[in-house]
Formats: sequence, C-alpha cells, structure tokens
Amino acid sequence: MSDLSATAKVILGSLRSQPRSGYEIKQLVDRPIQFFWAASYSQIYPELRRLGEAGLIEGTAEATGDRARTTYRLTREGAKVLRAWLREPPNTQELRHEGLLKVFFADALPPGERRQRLLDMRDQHLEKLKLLREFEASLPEKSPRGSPYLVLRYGIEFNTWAAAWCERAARDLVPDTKAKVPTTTEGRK
Amino acid sequence: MSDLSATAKVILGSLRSQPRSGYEIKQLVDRPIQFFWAASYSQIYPELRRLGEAGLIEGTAEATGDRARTTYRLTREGAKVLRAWLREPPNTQELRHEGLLKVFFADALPPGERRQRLLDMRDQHLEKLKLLREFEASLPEKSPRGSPYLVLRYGIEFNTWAAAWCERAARDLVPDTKAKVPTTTEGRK
DNA sequence: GTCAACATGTAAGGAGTTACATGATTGG
DNA sequence: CCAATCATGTAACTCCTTACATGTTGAC
Repeated sequence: MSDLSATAKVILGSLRSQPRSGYEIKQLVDRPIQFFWAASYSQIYPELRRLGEAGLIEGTAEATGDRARTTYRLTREGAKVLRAWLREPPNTQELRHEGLLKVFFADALPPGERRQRLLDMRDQHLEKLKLLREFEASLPEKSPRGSPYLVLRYGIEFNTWAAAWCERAARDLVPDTKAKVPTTTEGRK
Repeated sequence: MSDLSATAKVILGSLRSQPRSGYEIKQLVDRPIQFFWAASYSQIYPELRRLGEAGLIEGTAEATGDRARTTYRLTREGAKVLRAWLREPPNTQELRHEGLLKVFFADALPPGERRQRLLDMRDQHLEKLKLLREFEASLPEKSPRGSPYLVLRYGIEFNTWAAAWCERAARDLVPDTKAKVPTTTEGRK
C-alpha cells in the first residue's frame, strides 16, 4: 500500500529499530537522510498524529521534568505496513538539481561563462561531499556497517563521481571557447 | 533575483533560443529535462501569464486555422533576468529517491531480501538509462552538441554509474545471504 | 472515421516550506 | 546567565500533481 505519504514512509522507517520522538526523527532526517529525502516539523508532527490514529504507531509520554516528550514505536500493524512498502519496487526518483538546470541553459551565456556553470555545479557537489564526510567521521568507530551506512557511502561516492564529471566536462569545454571550428571525424551519436 | 519560481526558471530558460508555446515548453520538459526537473501544464500556463504581466516574456497569437496557439519569447528584460539567475551559484539539489530510502531502511527486512532492494534500485536506474538512451538515439545526427546535450550525457553516465554501484553493493552483500552460520573471522555485522 | 498529437486551460486537493510561537534543560 | 539544544506544535502560503474539460488538425 503506497498510499503512505512521503513523510509517513520516513517515520515508519525511522521507528523500525527503536522508539523515537518527533524531534529525533527530524534529527535523523536532517543528518544522514537529508541528502536524498526531506521532512520538516510541520509535516512530521501532524503525520505522527495521523499514523497514531491509523494504529500504525503508538506514542508514550516520557516527559523529562517539565519538558514534554513523546516517543513513538511501531505497532505490529505498522511494522507489517513498513515491510510491505519496502518490498514494493521503488517508483519515485525525482531530482531537483538547479546546477544541472543552469548547465542545460548555459548557452544563453557567452561561451567563456559556460565553463563556470559546470564548476559551480562541481562546487555544489563538493560541498555536499564535505558534509557527508564530516558526518561519516562523526560516527563512532564501532557503529554498525548496515544499510544506513551503505546509503551514506552511496552519497559520498556519488558526489565524488559527480564532482569529477563536472571537472572533466569543464575541461572538455575549453576548446569550444577558443575554437568554433569542429575538430575531426566526430560525426556520429 | 531568485524570487523566480521553479517553473519560471524553466520557462525563461526554454525561451532562451527560440519562441515556444506552452505546449512546446512542456515537451521540452518532458523529454530531456524531465530526469532532473519537472513541470506540468497547470504550472506552466499560469506562470506564462504571470511572466507576461511582469514583462519578462511576450506572447504572440499564432493560430493555425481554428487551433489557438500562442508562442512566447523573452523580452530584453526577461533575457536579463535569465542571465542574472544563471550567473548565481546554484543552491537547490534535492533528491527524492525512493530506492535509496528503501535501501536505507532495508534492515527491517530479513537479510536475504536486502539484496533485492539494491537490485530494485539498480533496475530503477537501468530503466531511466534506457529512456535517456532512446532519447539520445532519437536526436537528429546533425543536432548541435551544446549544453543540453552535455546534460543528457550526464544523465546517461550518472545512471550507468548508479546501476553499477547498486550491482556492486548487492554483490558485496551476498555473504550475508547464504551464510547464516558465520563463515570465518567475519565477526561483526 | 478514428487515432495520435496539438493546444490550452481550470479545480481540487495534497505536499511541503517558512515563519511564527512557546517553553525547558544542560553545559560552559 | 546565556547559548545551544531539546521539544512540540500552528498558520499562511506556495508548490505540485491529478483529474477534469474542451476542441483542432493531420495522417492512415
């Protein structure tokens, strides 16, 4: 049943291994998940309520002194729904990549500046890479190398690849800047 | 001025080289751009009106017989705004990647199935790759190899890379699958 | 004649962001 | 005592998708 909202998916998944509060779910989303999925408090809290009403999660009040705090855990039904969703083939893969969009339209700029769009895009990836590496370095050494770690590695390796791609593309563009005449036999495809 | 909406950016960029109708802009978005940016008619048409009111584009009625058709072109001001935006460093790079999300949470499934999440994700990338390759093959041979083509190459190479990454990650995971009995010195996780 | 492609829009509703609003606890 | 972090939410607004709605033109 993929009538789960995007936020519901993150919440159910986040609770798979341990109970968490809304605040902790947001932490999890902000740090390792954030590079490929997002959620804000104004989605998380109402969704927690809805999932509770639907019987997929259960909240427990765990106030610390006067500071309110509710942790949620999956119900048996919630765990079932989570597994069912995980087993469906994925269908969304949306990218909103402004760097690419700018490169796409870069021929609206003088040739010398096109290269800069690619270098900007490279920098965008290098910045993301830096964040992910910092996060990796912050993990305790003994922390398990399971699925979440695998995704972190994906993020690191992807951004490394992408930065290198931009670098290469920028280098290959240089000739265009000075030579408008096509070089050789490069006729096809 | 990045107070341009996402759709406004696509529209201004699409009109950079030639006048187009709303329908044609949608075509452009659906084919090569679609893999990293999206827009639907219900965003495009109202945005065309707004951009017209703001003086960034100008429409010309070009009916074919009884079939209404309006093509738009950039005004001098619109071209200026487009270039200004292109020159700003990019700031959005949002990914909504359900395959990655499922891999992230895959430890909610029995070990044998984790591998399948990776293979599903690989297939997702292979499918995208197929579409992009078909699109590339459909281009006329003499079509220019400018910025838009570069972005198409990015799409093709990225999806190739990603599919290979998934394949490799799935392979590295195999030991877990058949060996419930710890094989050797592989003490942890 | 009928189907695919051309062509333009609106309505409704859900998803998502940003700003607002409040307050407690902990460490320096 | 002050800042960072913990903790929870609402309001307003924009964004975006899906479904609806309509009609033309060209090719087979």
